[in-house]
Amino acid sequence: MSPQQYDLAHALSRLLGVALAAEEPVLAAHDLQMWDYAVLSALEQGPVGAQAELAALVRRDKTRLIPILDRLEAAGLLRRSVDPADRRNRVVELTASGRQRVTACRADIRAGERRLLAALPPEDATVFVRVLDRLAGDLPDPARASG
Amino acid sequence: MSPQQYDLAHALSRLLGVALAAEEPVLAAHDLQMWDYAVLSALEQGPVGAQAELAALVRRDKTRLIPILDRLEAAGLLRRSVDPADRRNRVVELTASGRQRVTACRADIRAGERRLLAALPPEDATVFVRVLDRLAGDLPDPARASG
DNA sequence: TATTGTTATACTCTATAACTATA
DNA sequence: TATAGTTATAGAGTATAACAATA
Repeated sequence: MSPQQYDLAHALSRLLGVALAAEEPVLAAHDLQMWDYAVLSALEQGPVGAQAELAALVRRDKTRLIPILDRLEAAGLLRRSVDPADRRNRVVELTASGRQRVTACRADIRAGERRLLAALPPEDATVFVRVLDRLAGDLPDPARASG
Repeated sequence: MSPQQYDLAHALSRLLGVALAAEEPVLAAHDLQMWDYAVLSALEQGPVGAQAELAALVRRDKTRLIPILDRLEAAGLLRRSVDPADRRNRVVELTASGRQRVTACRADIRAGERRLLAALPPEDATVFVRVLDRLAGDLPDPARASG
C-alpha cells in the first residue's frame, strides 16, 4: 500500500465493481440491462446507418449485438429499417419511447454518480473526472464526428 | 460528453481496458497470468493460514483458486503445507523464487503505470491516484491487519 | 454435524465460423 | 466476389453442487 500508485489495474477494477454495482439497481428500475443502456445511449445523437457501425460504437461484436437489438426492438425502444440505398444495411434509431427511457435512466445514473463523488472534496472530484476522461480516451465519438 | 461526469462506469471500464492491456505483456514477460500476480502479491506480506482465506484476499472463489495454486506450486513459486494445528487447512506461502518473481514483475508494472501517468500534469496524477485509492476502498488488507 | 480442500456439473459469456440476402 | 445481417457451433470463464478428509 505505497503512497504512490499501488496497482492501477487493481484499484480500477475494484472501483469499476463499485460503480457497476451502483448502476445495476438503477438500470433494473428502468427495466434495462447494462448493454441496453450502452446501445440506447449510442443512438441518442441520431440514427446509425448500419448495425456493424453501431457495434463499433459500443465496442461489441456485431453478432453479440443482435439479441440485444431484438429485445430492444421488441420492447419498442428502437427501430430497425432497411436502408433503401443499400438494402443490406439496417439503419437503427431510437423510438420516442426509447429516447424517453434512456434520458430518464441517465438522469438517475448521474445522480448516483454525484452521490458517489460527493464524498470527495469538490476539487478532487473535478480533477478525478477530468483525468479519468482523458486517460480513458473518451473522445467525442470518433466514428461519427460529424455531429 | 458533458463537462461534468459523463458516465463513470463507462470511462472506468475503458481505462481498465487500457491498464490491463498495458499489464498483459509485462506479466507475460515474467511468465505470469493476471491471477498469478494477484495471488503472489497477496502472499508477499507472509504466509496465509488457509486457501479459503487466500481466496477472500484476492476476492475469488476458493474453487477457482485451486488450478491457479496448482500451477504456481508446480512452477515452484509457492508452497502448500498442511497446518498441524488443523489438518484440514493448507497454509500457503511464497518460495524464494516466488518472492523474487513477484518483486521483479511488480517493478515492471509500476514502471508502466508511471509511464501512463507521466502524460498528466504531476499534481493531477497525484490527485487521481489518491482519489482512486479512496474510492476503491483500498484499505490495508482488513483481513490481516496484524501486519 | 460442520468445515477445508477438491472434483464434477451446469450455465453464461464470448469467439469463430457458416449461411442468406444483397451488392 | 465481397459485405451486412443472422444463425450455429465451440471454447473460456463462472457458479453451484457433490465428495473425501478432518474436526
